[in-house]
Amino acid sequence: MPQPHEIIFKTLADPTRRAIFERLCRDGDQTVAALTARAGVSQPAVSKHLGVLKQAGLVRDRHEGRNTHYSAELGALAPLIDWTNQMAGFWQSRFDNLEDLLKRMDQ
Amino acid sequence: MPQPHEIIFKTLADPTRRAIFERLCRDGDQTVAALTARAGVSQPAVSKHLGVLKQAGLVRDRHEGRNTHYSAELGALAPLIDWTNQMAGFWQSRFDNLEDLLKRMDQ
DNA sequence: TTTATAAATAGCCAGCGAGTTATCGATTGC
DNA sequence: GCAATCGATAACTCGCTGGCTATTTATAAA
Repeated sequence: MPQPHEIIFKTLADPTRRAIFERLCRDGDQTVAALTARAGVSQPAVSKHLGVLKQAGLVRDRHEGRNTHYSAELGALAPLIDWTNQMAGFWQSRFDNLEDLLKRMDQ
Repeated sequence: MPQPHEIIFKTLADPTRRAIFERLCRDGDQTVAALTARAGVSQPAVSKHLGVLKQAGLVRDRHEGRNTHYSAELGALAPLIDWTNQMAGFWQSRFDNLEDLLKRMDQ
């Protein structure tokens, strides 16, 4: 399996798809029809996006009669947060090393 | 101008480009040649990626003789962090609303 | 001054992916 | 049972982008 943040970046890179995810975060549970109404693209396009989001673990679906409700899986953002922290960590440790070096040169 | 996180998601979605950025975060200042040596793609490809990263504000370049050094601009990740926090915030406030509702129903 | 090297640009190509319309499967209401 | 609606799938088009090679520009070295 690829690194988890890989798929997350790719999935959220598309504006339409990210907008759908944002809407689910803001407003919670939504049917495909409700999402389509505001997406600015056709229903099949929305379904495809939801499929990609689901594949990435970013959303869950729940069937209720002939309606399908989708909701955001917020925990799935963790790898993104981890990656960002890791980058910041690299930065910080290089800074620390520089500090150490200067300290050693100073003494 | 587009939302800042828009361009960041798009820029970091490509694995090769993200790898270059990661390397700059890990190891700091690098010449194009050094980056090319590990990128697995041609020098022009690396230059193009660096151009995109620079456009996104994620890297800086510094000319030194006939070498060009690039370095990561870590602060540029802020919009990404903000966006993530915002999503988490939406989630939380919906949860709070639900709690309020339950509390009101309870009394 | 001529040659060699670093990096950017130009120009091209192939593959991917996001969009469309049309259709199908499933569920509900008449 | 039949018509209607919801959502997913199929099949296709098209633009974008990431890759390449070749070339250009700039600096350093010989």
